[in-house]
Amino acid sequence: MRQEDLPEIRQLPLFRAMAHENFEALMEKSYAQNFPAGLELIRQGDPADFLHVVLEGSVELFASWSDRDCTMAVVHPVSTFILAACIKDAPYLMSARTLERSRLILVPSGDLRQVFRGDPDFAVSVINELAACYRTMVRNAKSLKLRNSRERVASYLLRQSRLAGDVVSYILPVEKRLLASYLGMTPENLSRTLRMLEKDGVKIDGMRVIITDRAKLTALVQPDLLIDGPDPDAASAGIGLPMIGGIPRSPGTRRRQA
Amino acid sequence: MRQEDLPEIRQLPLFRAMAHENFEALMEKSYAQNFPAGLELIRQGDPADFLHVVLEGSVELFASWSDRDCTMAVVHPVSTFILAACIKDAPYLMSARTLERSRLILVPSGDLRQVFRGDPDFAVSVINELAACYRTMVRNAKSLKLRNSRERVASYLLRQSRLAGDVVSYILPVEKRLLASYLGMTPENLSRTLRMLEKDGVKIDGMRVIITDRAKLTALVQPDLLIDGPDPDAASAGIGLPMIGGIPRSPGTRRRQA
DNA sequence: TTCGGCATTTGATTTTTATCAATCATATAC
DNA sequence: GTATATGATTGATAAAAATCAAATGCCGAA
Repeated sequence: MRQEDLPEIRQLPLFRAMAHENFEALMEKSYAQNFPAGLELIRQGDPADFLHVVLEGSVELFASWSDRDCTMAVVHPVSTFILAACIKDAPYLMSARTLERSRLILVPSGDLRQVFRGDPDFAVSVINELAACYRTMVRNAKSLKLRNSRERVASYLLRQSRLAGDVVSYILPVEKRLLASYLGMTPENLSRTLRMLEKDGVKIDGMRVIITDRAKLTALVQPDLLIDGPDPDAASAGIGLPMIGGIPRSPGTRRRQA
Repeated sequence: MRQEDLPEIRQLPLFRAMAHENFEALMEKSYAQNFPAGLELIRQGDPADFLHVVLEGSVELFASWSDRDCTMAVVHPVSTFILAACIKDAPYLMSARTLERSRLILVPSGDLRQVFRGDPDFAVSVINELAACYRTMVRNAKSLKLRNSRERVASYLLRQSRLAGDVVSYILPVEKRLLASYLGMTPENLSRTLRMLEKDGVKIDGMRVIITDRAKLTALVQPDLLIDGPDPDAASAGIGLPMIGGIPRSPGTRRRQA
């Protein structure tokens, strides 16, 4: 564990409020490690031995079933992931792999559980972090169930622009096949959808996104605070692919009843 | 607030561990109320003023966007819902309506937040509840993204059988159009899918489900602990429609890479 | 620089799923 | 009991999205 890592971890919402000595003790038990790109850090189903903190690089959370898998989120620095499994001392529900060379902190989940039982301020931080994660997940599920793929893509593009500070142009933070999986569609479908959206106010050139007509795109997307955020507080930022600097209904939805 | 309601609330995982006087104080501020069927209890976007506890009846959590809406979960007694919004003092992400005549407890979220700040045992309970809710949501998202509609239906039918004690036959706990929306499909599609599944070991007669060939159905479903549960601990039971007593890939999945 | 691998794109096609319309069933109100 | 509303089913069609196959473009290694 490098001493210069500590302040960065300490300022995380999750660790910011806890007692000094508890933070020290927890970090004492933890260790930092560098991993190469493409390494599987966690396999779903394994016991949750460590809370992970991304200091540098990025990590993909993905899920597998039968012979398929899909991207659930991408975690950027500085954020934690798989807190819930650690809290419950239950098997991980998702796997994790590095997308690039990454530096992580591993906090033993047993120590974590022990500390929040004795540190009310830390307990409150854990509560806030979990609530934020939960709400992120709900937003995600809403987007999947209420929007079709074109709407998900368009809202994603607009949201990224906002997160980067309402910029007109930005670079996609992840490769497209991963984005496709995150958005619940195939790479081919994403590619075609991006092409189709050029008439709706956004142009894609390789990894670069250019908002050519924000008003038009916004009208199409109908961004919704309760899906696209931002949440008034932004505890669990860093999760869900953020960080860059007359349409058919989607499956399982029904017309609103009066 | 009826005195006879208190023990039932007290035994909930969320309230079980807290200090006696805190429980008393919290209940003092809360009130019970009966609602008719079909009443909208909560509208998404509203400030989270109350934690809700279902004592009798059932409540649908649903989400709306544009002119569509979809069922996110159904809550049965005795369970709480929308804890996360109350914790964060943020707008509800979901709406709620009674499905039948229901009796609820409303706990003011301000008092709730105040209490868990001063009661470590309660804080731990909140942490566990939120972690359980989060994991339920992750399972949900995994099912939506990794499975196609036939697989979602089949796994749902099998899971309900398990929850009822591995029974061969049971009654669907909700009407089919709601189930369809919960599973992310149209009622027509659900109807057809149920019919198709008759060759795979399950027969549907009205609201009654009969497992005719459990082995066959199980082989089709490939039930997965990390999607279908059960979670080792069952804190947030009652949510997600439980309580009853060579197939194409689904959207956005990709073949597993080696 | 060339090569090889991989992501992306494009096209053709199939499968899945939604939509629309109509009928049937069931339950409730009168 | 009959009428009516609502949910469920069925059939025909259309749209969305996946699949398969091939071409293109890009990047890093040799």
